[in-house]
Amino acid sequence: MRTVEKALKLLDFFTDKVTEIGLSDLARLSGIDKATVLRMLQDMAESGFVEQNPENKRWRLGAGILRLARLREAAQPVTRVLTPILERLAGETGETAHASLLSGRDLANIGVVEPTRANRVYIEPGLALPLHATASGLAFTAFARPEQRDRVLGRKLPAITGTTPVTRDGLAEMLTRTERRGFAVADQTFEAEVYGLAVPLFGPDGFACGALAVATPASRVSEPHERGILAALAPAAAEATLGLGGRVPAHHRITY
Amino acid sequence: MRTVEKALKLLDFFTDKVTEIGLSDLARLSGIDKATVLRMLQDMAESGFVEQNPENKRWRLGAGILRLARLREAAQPVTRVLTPILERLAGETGETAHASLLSGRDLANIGVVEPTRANRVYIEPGLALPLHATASGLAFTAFARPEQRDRVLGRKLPAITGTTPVTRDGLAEMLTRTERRGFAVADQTFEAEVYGLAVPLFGPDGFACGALAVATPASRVSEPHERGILAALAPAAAEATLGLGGRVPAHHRITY
DNA sequence: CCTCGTTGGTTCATTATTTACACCGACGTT
DNA sequence: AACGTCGGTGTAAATAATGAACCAACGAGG
Repeated sequence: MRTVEKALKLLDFFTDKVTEIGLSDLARLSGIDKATVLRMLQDMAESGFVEQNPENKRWRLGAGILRLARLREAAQPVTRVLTPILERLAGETGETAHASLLSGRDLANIGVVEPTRANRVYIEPGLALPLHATASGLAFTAFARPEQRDRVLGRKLPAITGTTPVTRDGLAEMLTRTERRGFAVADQTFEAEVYGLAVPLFGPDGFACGALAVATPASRVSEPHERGILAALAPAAAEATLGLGGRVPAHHRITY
Repeated sequence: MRTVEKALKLLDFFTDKVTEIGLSDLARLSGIDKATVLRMLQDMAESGFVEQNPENKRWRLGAGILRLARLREAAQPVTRVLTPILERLAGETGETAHASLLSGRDLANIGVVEPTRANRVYIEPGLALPLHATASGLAFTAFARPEQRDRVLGRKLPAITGTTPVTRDGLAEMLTRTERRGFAVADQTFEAEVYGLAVPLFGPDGFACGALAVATPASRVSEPHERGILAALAPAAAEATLGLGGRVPAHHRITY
């Protein structure tokens, strides 16, 4: 395995719950030798990707990440563009709205806005969304560059819930349906009780670069509710694509 | 050299001006072989740290950084805490206010707010501030853990402008003065025409973890102006330290 | 007070990974 | 048509990563 890749994978063990990890724990979690993990952490600390809590010696994500994020945001202000759109979307639909962009082999959740109602879907900040098991992933993949789509179809498709597509054909079928109607549906394919609707965000080349999605408790799903969500989602995605400097391809139509 | 470190150093060639870099350029800039750079970039792309523009094959910072930044922000909401403080500070002083945290061997600029007046200091988003050559760096180092301070004193001190401290003794002298009066001054030590005033931000252990600073055009410096800036800076830093979950040590006093 | 099981961290010989050179086809200019 | 660039590939050589054993320090339990 490549060392750089392994080192960066260590960062994936930090979640919104687990914000600090000790050396031994991280070695156990990753299956890599303690000495190796330590050296990787020290290397990454040099660049500010991680830092060590001097009190308990445990490691956490570093401030250098914020620096790079600001740099990227200065080059391409996605958060600034997407946040107001997500807020309106959450307000109009009364459901949790989130946006994600391709990041490595998954979609990276880069913005969430929750509605005010009590019964709502919670989505971890910074969650990685698998391409085959989420509405966002399907919406993205169906409209991504052909190479990307083929790559996803060629992967192992782990079952996350009972309804996650696990065969190549099953996924292909879902993708063509998504392509036809212009949006994606995920009925508890990633998390039980959660129903997702998503539409692609397009890059300058007319291929998908991410997705805009609304997640609702499965118990609240109904045709009128779904229609209402799509009615809000469609213009929001068009605006977001435009704001990101992308271009919606001519053939893209959202039809329920 | 460690591979991981070299790979991550590649990211430092991206600035707010240079947002995309081609393979050959990056190899030249870093002095690393083209083939090696390519493999490192591909490894980092796997985790979403960089991504390749499919149109021109050039590389840029990836969306995975935003994901990690959100994760860190969820664990410790520094940006949310600091932004309103910076805004007030910029408003009160009429000068550019910025905050930075330790990231690897430098301070990482993680927030800037500019005043409305025309003649103001511009600070690049995501800039890395050298510890020995900026007001923020001095304020941080003077109140950092002793090991940290010694490490900085033991470094090579590159001259960035004519007034940058370059000898161990010169820097030590500046640090003791900073420690005595509670704030740091940098008269064009990093950039010509820019005068900086900075105070430390403290972590939970009572040692500095970053700095809060105001930068003003050198032409506008005067004693009353400086006193005014410090009068705004002191309470702002106290509030910021508190907001970040830190603790101001008892002995810290700001005395002009 | 001692043992036991942790922890974070260090060492060093072995080896597997990274490295750099030469090379490739494609594109743009001259 | 020749040249210079580009991004990317394959190879053999060598460097850098690896992991087992080992430390000292700490805390819990008896």
